[in-house]
Amino acid sequence: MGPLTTPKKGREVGSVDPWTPTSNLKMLISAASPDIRNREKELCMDNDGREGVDLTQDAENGEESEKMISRKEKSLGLLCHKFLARYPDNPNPALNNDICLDDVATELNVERRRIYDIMNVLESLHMVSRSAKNRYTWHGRTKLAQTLAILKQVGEEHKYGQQMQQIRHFDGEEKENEEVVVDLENGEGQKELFFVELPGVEFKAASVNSRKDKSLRVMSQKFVMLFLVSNPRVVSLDVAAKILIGEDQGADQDKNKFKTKVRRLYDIANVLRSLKLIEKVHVTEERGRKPAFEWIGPEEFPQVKDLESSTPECPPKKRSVLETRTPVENCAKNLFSSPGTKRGFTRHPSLIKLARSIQDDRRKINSAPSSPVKSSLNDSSNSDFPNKMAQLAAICKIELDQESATGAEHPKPAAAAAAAASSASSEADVAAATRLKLISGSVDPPQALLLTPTQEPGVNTTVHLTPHTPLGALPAGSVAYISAQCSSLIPVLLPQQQGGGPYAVYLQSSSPRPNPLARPQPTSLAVRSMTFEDKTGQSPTTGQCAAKSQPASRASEGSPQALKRLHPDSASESSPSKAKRTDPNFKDTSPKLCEILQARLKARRGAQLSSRPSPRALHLDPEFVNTPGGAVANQTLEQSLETFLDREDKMANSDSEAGLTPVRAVPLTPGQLHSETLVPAGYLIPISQQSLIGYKEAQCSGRESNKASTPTYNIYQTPTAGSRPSPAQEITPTSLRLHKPAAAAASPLTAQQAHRLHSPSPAILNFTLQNLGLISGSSPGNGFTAPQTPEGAHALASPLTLQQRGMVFIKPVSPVPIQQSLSGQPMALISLQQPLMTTPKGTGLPQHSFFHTPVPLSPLAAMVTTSGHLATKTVYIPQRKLDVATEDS
DNA sequence: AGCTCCCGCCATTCT
DNA sequence: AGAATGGCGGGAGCT
Repeated sequence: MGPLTTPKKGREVGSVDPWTPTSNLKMLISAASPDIRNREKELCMDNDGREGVDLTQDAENGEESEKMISRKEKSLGLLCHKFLARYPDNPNPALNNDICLDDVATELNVERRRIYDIMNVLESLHMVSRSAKNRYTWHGRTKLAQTLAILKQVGEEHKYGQQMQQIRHFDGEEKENEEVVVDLENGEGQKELFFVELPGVEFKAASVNSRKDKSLRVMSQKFVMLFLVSNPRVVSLDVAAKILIGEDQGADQDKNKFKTKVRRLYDIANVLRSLKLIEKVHVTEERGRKPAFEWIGPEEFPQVKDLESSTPECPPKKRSVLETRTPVENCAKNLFSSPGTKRGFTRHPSLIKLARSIQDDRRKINSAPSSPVKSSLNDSSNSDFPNKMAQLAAICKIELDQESATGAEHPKPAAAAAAAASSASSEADVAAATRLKLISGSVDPPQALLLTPTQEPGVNTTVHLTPHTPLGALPAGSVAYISAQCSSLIPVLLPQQQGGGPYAVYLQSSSPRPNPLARPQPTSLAVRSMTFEDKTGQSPTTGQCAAKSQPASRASEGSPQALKRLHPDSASESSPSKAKRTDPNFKDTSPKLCEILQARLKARRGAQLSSRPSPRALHLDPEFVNTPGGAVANQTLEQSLETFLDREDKMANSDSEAGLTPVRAVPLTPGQLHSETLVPAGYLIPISQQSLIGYKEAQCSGRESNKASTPTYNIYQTPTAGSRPSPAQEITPTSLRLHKPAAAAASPLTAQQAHRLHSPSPAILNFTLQNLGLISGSSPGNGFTAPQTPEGAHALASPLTLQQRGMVFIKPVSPVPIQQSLSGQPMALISLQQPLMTTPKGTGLPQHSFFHTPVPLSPLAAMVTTSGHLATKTVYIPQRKLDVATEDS
């Protein structure tokens, strides 16, 4: 440290006279095209590798260069270039691609601080991963495709496309940024994405893990998601900043915040540019020209696309599901947050702090904190749920895929987990089952799982995709373990194409963002035409061309969009979860409860407190979703916690393995909670895999003979995957609420409705199933589906059936069957992926349409159609188009 | 006169 | 306590 910083400073400070000859040289150099300079630098870097080059440069240009040329030469982008030049794009994994921060800083002759910036962005793309203090492992672009695929999926789930459109509209309509921002915030508090991880890569160091949710990394991922989700792959800085602000923090958005966010975006953009993933462009709107960036990276994404493309129906379904759930989430959120804007402030600042303090305690205990604040913010609502749902669904899909891939491997762990779960939390399972029933009507294990995530109170959903690696690195499909999504954390395992570990995605469900949308958006937005100008003069990719050439089309689309927008807005406004929020009391109580619970947990666990890196796991946030009967709920929570603790005790944790999986959440027994479940909106209560399994089992057993399979599920207690929150509990209640309002039927029928609502999830399921091979979606090799549930095939056609499918699918989920079916290829994941990959490419166009539609879906659609599925569907369609259009615009 | 965004203070979070 | 990280925003360089 000392040397690096000191020397640097010294150099800089001491160095230079601007007027020295060198300075002139530097000036000349700077005058030269940046590209040339960069190339030169790169060459030097390549050659020397390190200091030699740098030194030479420094020595030569030396002091002066620093000052004169400095600004440009010191840019993060250039620095990143230098950095990248030192490592191969596709390093041999077998080799030890170790990166020492100190060395890099020294070699590049830059402050450490700058290296952190670069590493954070690279880490967000999984191009590097921290291996320890001061150490990173270089992955290059090895995992880039996979990461992008996941980010895209998550982004879609997050409804980023819609958000972007909305923001654009707002901006157009409203001149006041602040207002817009506020709206966004209020509405957006939604779910936050924490961090999308790949299985083996992620956190090897506990310390590292704890900071996963840091802003730059997360921001970077979100930023990338925006590109992947938008039709013309162009994202303007202001829109990105607004979206990111909304997610991060509801309340404070000020000009200052915006400025800060923009600064960060520039930082990130510079790194992404050096990676050649994006390019600077300008977008011209009615108002004027604004800086923007265009995606010039890969457009095709393996698994994700396949999933989506394979099941065209899915999007709508998903939407419906999302919608349904959304309301629930809203409710949860509402509880937390106070109505209106206040939530934001309340949540973030105070809540966050509280959460943190609590988290600290929890950490000791093993809890993983999520920031409840955000969730609480979401009062608005409905949208939140959908969003969360979407995210969850996406995650679930991924997980399922992974699971299918992992198949055989999982069984063992699954069995263990199941056993543990059963022993530890038979009660919980039952409760879970009931919950599921309540939520989905029929109990579909898969659905339940999916739902759970969405269930997250909405406050903050954290989706965690943790690698199952705990066991070691499970090659390909290690365990697809879906953490219960009850609370905010939802661990999702993604199959790795390359065979790495699965990805873990951390999603914080923040408050719903519908609000921003909620504003009446004039059609004018739709009308707006955006022109892309290439600053660099580089022609945009085809996408851009299309955009440019098709302004008219955009405009046309825009109008519809506007209409759609209006709908959503109205819905969102009405949504209002605000009304639901009524529970200020709960808010107050919830925290207390949390504390109490935590204290108890600590007491019990005592020494056990493992050092779990993951902070989030346990958080019980104040935001419990309460339904009627809060007091009861509290008790139930406590009980659940106790049971959870017991379970944990029983379970021999291999936390140490992967390094700490935060996930280990303390599962709350959902079952008990059901009617009045306390939903930790803000915090994700990790449901142990066991619990999940338990759910599955229960469901399966009741419904089908999948039981056997269920046992197979691995429960990786692994620290990461390990504990699964029992979001289901929480979720259930919320979902129920939502359903009622939306579907309107509280009666038994609700189950069906719920299924319908879940439909989106079914879509996800379909994807996953397909991937797994359970279902014969795009790929025929799903002999499995038939065995497991012949219905599944039929179901595919109809949404309702989907639900059933989901159920069925779930059963299939058991790794064993899948693997068998896949027997041709041991690696289920691989087989699946390949087909998917090819398929998407073949149907490039369709895919695009797909993506677009989905995006808009989640939030707005949900908002719009609270009531009927059919209605929602119809609405959706238009919305989709609109959304797309808006994006284009 | 903005747009960019470098620099480094200082709060956090590990060790 | 000290080191490692990284949030954040002032303010300067570049257009």
